[in-house]
Amino acid sequence: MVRVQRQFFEIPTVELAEKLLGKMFTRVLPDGTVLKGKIVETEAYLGEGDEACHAWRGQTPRNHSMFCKPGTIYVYFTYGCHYMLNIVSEPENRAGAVLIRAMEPLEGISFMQLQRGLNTLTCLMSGPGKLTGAMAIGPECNGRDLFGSEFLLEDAPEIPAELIGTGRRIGISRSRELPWRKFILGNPHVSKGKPS
DNA sequence: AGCGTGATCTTT
DNA sequence: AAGATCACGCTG
Repeated sequence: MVRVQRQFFEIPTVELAEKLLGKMFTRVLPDGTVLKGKIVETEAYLGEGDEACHAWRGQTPRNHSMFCKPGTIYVYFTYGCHYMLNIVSEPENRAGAVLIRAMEPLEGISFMQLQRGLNTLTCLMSGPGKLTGAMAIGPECNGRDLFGSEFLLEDAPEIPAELIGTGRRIGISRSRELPWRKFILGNPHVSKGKPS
């Protein structure tokens, strides 16, 4: 098992969105339960020039962790019912993050099914709100990073460019023309949302 | 295709 | 203080 180091995140955000595909994200619960999934879909959000990004107009209490060191976790609440998981990019004091939109479940599947109230596999983490539900990720995770004992990102071979799909981001109204959504072509766990 | 549900941010 | 806006998921 090779653990991804902080240096890995010190690349431009859109590039990071591609490089995160195929990597394995793990959360270890306080009771030792291991929840693990392969990242199959991401979106890049940049502070400057990207009106869809929470931080496009500067720092606020909510988006604070987006300005922290690369590899920090940014979690926020939306639509009155969902938490979103992001991994911070860009140097400290500059905003940027990659939204993790979908994963393929690898470990802790029965726990995830219990969390989600489902028996299937392909609907377990095929959306940004679904995967935080499956992994029991909430506001307490905001501001943590991937280098402690609670989270880790495990390295995996880079996905070849011809297997990566690109498109517009889902569910936003501003800066919608930017092709900053990245996903693994043909993977059944990619979300079914349509670009706006 | 519609709506729940609540924090956040902008405008008055 | 009020209102609009949301990086969504589920039902029908």
